[in-house]
Amino acid sequence: MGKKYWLIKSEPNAYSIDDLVKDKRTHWDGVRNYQARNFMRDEMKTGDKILFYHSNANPPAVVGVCEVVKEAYPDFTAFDSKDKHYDPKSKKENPTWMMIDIQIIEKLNRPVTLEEIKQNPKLKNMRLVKRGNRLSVMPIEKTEFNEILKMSNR
DNA sequence: GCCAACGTTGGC
DNA sequence: GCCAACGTTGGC
Repeated sequence: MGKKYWLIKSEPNAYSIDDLVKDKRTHWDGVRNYQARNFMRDEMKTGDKILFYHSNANPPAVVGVCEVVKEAYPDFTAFDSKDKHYDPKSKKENPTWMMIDIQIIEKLNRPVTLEEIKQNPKLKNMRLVKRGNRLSVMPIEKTEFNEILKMSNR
């Protein structure tokens, strides 16, 4: 039951690390990609560590660390016709989409930019730097997690 | 704002 | 089941 490590993306316009610092804890709703859903539903466990990444940002960067505090349960925003992430195909009896709860651990002293990550040979296998990757929830290695934390303290 | 990469949809 | 059309993501 080894702890797993993850990276999740968020557009800071929609929900930033500062929002998470303010809220302390939030539900990670709105994921509408099956692969990302499967990671949340099947593999993300309480206590797993997560890098929080700002996408569509200037610059795009890892900006914080958080952890899973509640394992997968139905994403209720899919049931709400007024919600941006409404999905009429997801039924309450058999929900298509799931979410988890996360809690802040820390905002990084210094963001670790995508550019720096690309330049670090130790991080060349991360999905984040692979061509065309658009997954908003992805697994990472413990060594990669630790390396990025190290970079933020440089 | 552009556009490549990718996922989803729907006609056939 | 194929695949063109379309929508979205996300770096630049």
